[in-house]
Amino acid sequence: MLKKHQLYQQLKQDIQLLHWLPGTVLTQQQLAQHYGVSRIVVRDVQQILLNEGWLLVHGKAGMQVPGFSAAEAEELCLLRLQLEPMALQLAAANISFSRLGQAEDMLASIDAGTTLPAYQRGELNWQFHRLLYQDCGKPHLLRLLDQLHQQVSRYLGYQEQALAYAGTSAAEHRELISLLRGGNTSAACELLISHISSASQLLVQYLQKNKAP
Amino acid sequence: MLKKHQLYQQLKQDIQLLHWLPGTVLTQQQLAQHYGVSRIVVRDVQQILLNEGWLLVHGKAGMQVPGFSAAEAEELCLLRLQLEPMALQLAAANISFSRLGQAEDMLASIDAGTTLPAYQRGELNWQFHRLLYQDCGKPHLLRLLDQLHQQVSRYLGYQEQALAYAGTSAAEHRELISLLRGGNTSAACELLISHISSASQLLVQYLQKNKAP
DNA sequence: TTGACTTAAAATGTATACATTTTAAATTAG
DNA sequence: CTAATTTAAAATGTATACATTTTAAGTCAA
Repeated sequence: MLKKHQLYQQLKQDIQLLHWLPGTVLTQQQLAQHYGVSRIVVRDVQQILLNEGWLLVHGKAGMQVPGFSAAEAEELCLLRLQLEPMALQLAAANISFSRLGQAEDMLASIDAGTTLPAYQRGELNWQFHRLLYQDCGKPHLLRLLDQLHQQVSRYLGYQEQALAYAGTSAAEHRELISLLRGGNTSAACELLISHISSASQLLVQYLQKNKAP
Repeated sequence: MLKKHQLYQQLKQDIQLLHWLPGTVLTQQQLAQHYGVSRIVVRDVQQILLNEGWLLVHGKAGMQVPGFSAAEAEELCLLRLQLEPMALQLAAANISFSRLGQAEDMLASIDAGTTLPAYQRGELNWQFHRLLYQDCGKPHLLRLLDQLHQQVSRYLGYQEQALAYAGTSAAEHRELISLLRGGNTSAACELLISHISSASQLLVQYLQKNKAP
């Protein structure tokens, strides 16, 4: 029988896999029955997924699977673009060589993981970025960025996760490390900005072409 | 008997009033008994207050009333400073005269409410700012700003809410309106930046002097 | 005394049962 | 036929009871 955290992961994944289509209204009872858990557990998980943007309130009963819009994706990217460079700039002052080493290990994992499913590579890609921000000393900012990443990842679904690093060559990643190691913070930030910008444009353009989902 | 939303407000207020001191660990049973509700209700409210920053997880059992630090306040203000001007700039392009009128009405309410308790004036003050951002067309950004405001308001407690607009004369507020009405967006944004900056500095300095709470 | 182990108490997680609210279909008056 | 009202079904809110986990006090050996 599923427990709370398992249901959380399962339901989130099912939404990402479009097993529950956008617009669908999910009731507590429906979910409790479908996943074989008590409504209490469903309530807890619904509340969490609501805060993370995987569900929307739907009137006074039930929660709705959110749809996709280019406008929303653009907004999320705009926020990333506003906040991530700030995080990098703050972190750059405190970053250690061991942290840079961790980040390089992460890059190696990405390179080694060519056989991994797209969504896992996307997750590793975020972990790489996350390490660069880690030392910014601003826990609220980091939490915010994690949330933003999560909401963007909903847009990337399972297949299109590749978009997350389509514009980002491994060379760019290593250039970032190199600039940080050399203490060239401003150049690193500018590179980051251009990276996020191009990834954002790819995503938004993709959504504008495929208006359906 | 209290219901969910009532408990939410009551508990939040009690934290703000320091009825529950920072560092206190609140268990579900304790709260259920104290407020005369079932643990289920307490769980729901705890989850919400956790997301809003009014409670912190404490190990594996109980939740802790968070303390105060100048560093955290500074971080929250930094985020506001990064995001609010952006919201204003985006909103300025869409803002209508009727919206500006609403904002002016809000200013009148503030002026008229000299007898109101400080925390209510602080809330009105935020509502004024909120109206200026309303038309930015970025729901996630607005939600984020609401959350930030809430977390800052925790710092202001009940008495010190005055700090929220100590640096902001009514004249400054009206200058903002005037600039927006004239379409002078960049000047409005700069004024906003200097306003948030000075309010932030007041708060942080206050916290650094009174290190105790 | 210290430190690991045992064990009882207390806290949370989960399920079930009941109460209230909401939804929507069915009925009826106009 | 429309629209308002009634009413039954279904969904959520809330309470209580049980199961599991966590905490911490207590015991005992080194």
